[in-house]
Amino acid sequence: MTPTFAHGSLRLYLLSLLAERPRHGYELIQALSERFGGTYSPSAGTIYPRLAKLEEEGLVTKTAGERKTVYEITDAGRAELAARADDLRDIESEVTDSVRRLADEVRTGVTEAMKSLRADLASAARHAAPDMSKPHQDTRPHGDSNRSLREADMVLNEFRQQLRADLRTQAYRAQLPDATVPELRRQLDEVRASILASLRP
Amino acid sequence: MTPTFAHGSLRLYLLSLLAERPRHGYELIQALSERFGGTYSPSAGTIYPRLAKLEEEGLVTKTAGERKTVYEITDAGRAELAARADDLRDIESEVTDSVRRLADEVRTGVTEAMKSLRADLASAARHAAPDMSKPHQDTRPHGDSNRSLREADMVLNEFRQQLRADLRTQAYRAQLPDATVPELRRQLDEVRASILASLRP
DNA sequence: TCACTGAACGCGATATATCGCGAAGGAGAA
DNA sequence: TTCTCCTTCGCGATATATCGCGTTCAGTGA
Repeated sequence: MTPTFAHGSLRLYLLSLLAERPRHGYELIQALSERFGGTYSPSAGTIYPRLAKLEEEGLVTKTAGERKTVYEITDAGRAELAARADDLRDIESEVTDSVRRLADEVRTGVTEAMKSLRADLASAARHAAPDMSKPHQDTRPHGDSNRSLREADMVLNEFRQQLRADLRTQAYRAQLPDATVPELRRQLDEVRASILASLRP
Repeated sequence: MTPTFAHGSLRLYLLSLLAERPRHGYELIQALSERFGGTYSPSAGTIYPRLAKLEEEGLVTKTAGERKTVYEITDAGRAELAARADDLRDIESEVTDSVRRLADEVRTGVTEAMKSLRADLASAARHAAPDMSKPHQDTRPHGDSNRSLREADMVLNEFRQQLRADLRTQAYRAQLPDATVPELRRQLDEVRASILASLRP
């Protein structure tokens, strides 16, 4: 798997986050996840070794509390940050670029999904109910299960259409990684297992 | 969310796992996940407080190592296990039942998906290629992107068909929980974000 | 100059522990 | 008996830290 951060980039980015204000490890994980719009969440195994290294280098200080360990940037750390301001600028623009690209694709996908959803609804209306002004009274007492099923169908369709569009957009620009399809399969298997598990009586 | 284990069931089940052999916390998490066929993975926040409580009650002993903390059942623990053997039997049969039900649904889903997949393929063959014996030589050099896209489409369709079938099966037996559709939406959003993120250049 | 190599790096998996919320259960009052 | 309050419980979120795999990079020796 291609790492999100190139060699040494995370180190610098963490330093820049600590330059804003002192933070503890978990806070840094959340800050990073936030800046990536939730699409990248560095694991603890990424953050804590890097923080330990930065402390070893004297660029941050560690103040261990009862439950939280606060990391603070030192003057040496600020000097390092100033010396490599150009690198940091590159990293930051890469981050914002990737987030913007993602946002673009999401927006496109949503628009297309809206179109297909409207088309679906129109089609359903044509097939099912000649007159929508008077809601159809169902005689069988089966609660709202049908509504849930219809909603689930819509969600599934929406997702399928969106991801199809996403993948086609991506494939137009560059070759799809070999890992994408197996990964997609794996994740969908998980979702299915999870939903099924939540239905267990 | 309905808990997987009822009040006090996890406590007894942990004790029964420790009766087999001493284990450390993470090992118990993995053991539980394994017995549930991967559909339920108790979080650390579930296991460790329970183990601490069991130790407090004197039913297990804790031996802290450098990186692992081994828990061992005591005689009092074995006595408790013997005293509540009936409860344990109930819990165990519930677990195996739920796993079997899940396996049934998965099997059914897979069968149905295979059917629809074969139908899709047959349909595609009818529409696209009158002669499949000689593979079609594409003149444009676009690598295998089309293959990946087709595979992704299949995976998506398969998933959609399976889950539709699952939900209909469930809705036939009982009302779908209100949380199912929002939860499905949430999980699919996550999958999409994750796949998109993996495509980021 | 370039191939080799060991150190550094990113990161998921492993490992432990607490906090706080919402639900379930039990004890005691009304 | 039933209602109420307090405790316990399951569990996701919060919090920290190490290990090992695969990759990258910088130094060095041919």
